[in-house]
Amino acid sequence: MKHLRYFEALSQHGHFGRAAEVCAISQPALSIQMKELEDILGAPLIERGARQISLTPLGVAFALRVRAILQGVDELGDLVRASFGPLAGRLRLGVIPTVAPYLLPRIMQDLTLRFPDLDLRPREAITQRLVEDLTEGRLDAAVVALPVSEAGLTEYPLFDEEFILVRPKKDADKPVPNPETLREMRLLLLEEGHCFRDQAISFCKLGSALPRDLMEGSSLTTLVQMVGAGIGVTLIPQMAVGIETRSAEVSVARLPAPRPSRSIGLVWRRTNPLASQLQQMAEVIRLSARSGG
Amino acid sequence: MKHLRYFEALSQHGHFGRAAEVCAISQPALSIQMKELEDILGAPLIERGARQISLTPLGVAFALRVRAILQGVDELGDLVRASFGPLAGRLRLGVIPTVAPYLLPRIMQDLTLRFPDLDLRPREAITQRLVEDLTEGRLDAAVVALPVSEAGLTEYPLFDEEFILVRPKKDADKPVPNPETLREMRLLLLEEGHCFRDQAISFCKLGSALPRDLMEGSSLTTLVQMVGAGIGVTLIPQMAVGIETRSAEVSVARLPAPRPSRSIGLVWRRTNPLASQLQQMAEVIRLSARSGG
DNA sequence: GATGACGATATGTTTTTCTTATGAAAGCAT
DNA sequence: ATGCTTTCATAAGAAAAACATATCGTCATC
Repeated sequence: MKHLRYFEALSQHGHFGRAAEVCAISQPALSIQMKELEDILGAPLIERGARQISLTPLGVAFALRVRAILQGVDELGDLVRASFGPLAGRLRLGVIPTVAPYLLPRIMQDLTLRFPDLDLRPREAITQRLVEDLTEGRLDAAVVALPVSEAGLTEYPLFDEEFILVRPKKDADKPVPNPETLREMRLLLLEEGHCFRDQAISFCKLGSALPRDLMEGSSLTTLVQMVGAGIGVTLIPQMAVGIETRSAEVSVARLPAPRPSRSIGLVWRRTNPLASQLQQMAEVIRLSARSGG
Repeated sequence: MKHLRYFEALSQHGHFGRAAEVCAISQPALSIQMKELEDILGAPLIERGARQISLTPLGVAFALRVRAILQGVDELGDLVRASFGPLAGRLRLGVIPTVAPYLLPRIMQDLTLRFPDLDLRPREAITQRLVEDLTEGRLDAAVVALPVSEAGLTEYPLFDEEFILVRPKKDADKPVPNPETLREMRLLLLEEGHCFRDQAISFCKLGSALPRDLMEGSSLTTLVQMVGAGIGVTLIPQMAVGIETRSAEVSVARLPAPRPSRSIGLVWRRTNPLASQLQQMAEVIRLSARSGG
């Protein structure tokens, strides 16, 4: 059975030495175990190249199933934790970058208060990455924009929030633009991969034809500061307004209906035994978000 | 990891001694492993009664997941077999009783011819039992009447066959009854649990209100012999006609439209890696059935 | 043709797992 | 109650598995 753990590591790293290190065993030990596994099965899983190894077609299919099995085994631990009642122990929580700085401090506090034995391990990454980490068992739950529509993930809505227009302070008295006029302005967006970028694009109906003089920033802070410098305008989520606009020469304005907004939610693996505990956690997060936002 | 195998056996047998025997280890070994498992998890799984043991609520949930995991592990072996190409090795095939005696001899022959390395292990049981054995991994595939509509099972249609009326020889020249008149006759049926019984009942629109003078037999052979003795009439599937009516003083007749029929198919676990091989097997079975029936 | 990276093999040691023997608790019958 | 039986837990030594260190073989690269 250790065979499976080791094989999984090897399939991930494609390198005996590194895989062995991850497994905390020596390279020869891993070599022997893999040989044994192949002997037991009666078929080769690994293509030993001189310079690097790869998996046989069977090995690839095998690795896929092994991953699912090991995930099931890992979840057994969560099952036991769930039986202890209140949420406790390590919980790896992913948060998208356009939510993390505004929400995390609050929920860290509230969750620690509500679940004293909880050891929260937050991680910030874009949705795509979070979903991947979730499905492969490197995360227990994640705060993302809904829907993610990933098979195997349960979505739990937390709250909706509007997108707010941020423009240079001097424009404060100008009329609020509608999506069409917004499209003509120099719109600052997050770089690719951020779901918030895609939502902003979709609101402005820019489609794939992005204007040439669009600029990209790697964080909302960057965007707002650039707006303050008069470079263009941008959209930020309601939740970010308080923090981001305090330190910049900008003015904010609600957009006319149909007001753009996004839905933030908590997601987790459907099979996670901690599901009911995660729902409790979601309720706490919802209250946190409401009270401050 | 052996922990899981042992725990599974224990959860099935509810008895250390017997479970240990199944696992081919001594009772103390099992005791120690279970203790270890509980220590690792940090929670009790087993309720040690003086006279008998039972599982804690956590233990029950745990056993459920463990079963799924072990099934996944077992399927790894099938995955390797599938990679060898043609169907080979042990294959546990379930067949319902109203099909087995007529179809099995033929398909055993044809399959052995077509897949020389196949070690076919047929088993006869009612649908309910076959489905249970399938989902729990004690069978690889089963021939049953469709649909079974069980989540997790793939259904593959083989052929349809009509139900044929069997009545005493002296009735041969009487008009063929329709479902309504059939309902008034003494209808011999299989005992409860056989899907063929339910299909016959449904055809005659008997509902749950079974006539009092209905008789039950445990096999089609019994039913036909009883018909031969003038006790009543019965329905049998087309495929059984040749064999069953040769040795009885009965006459057979096709029923008027809407002709009753059933659909026979092969089913297997959706996750079974041998799926494509099983499809090949299904095609062979289909030909077998056609050539003789 | 020397070098370096990488995996396989060899051998002895440590760790784990197992068996046999024995003990303790609880139902059951006399 | 007292002895008997069933059933699981514990103890100690034996067998098996897994491991680390040292070493070798192979192949790409320079």
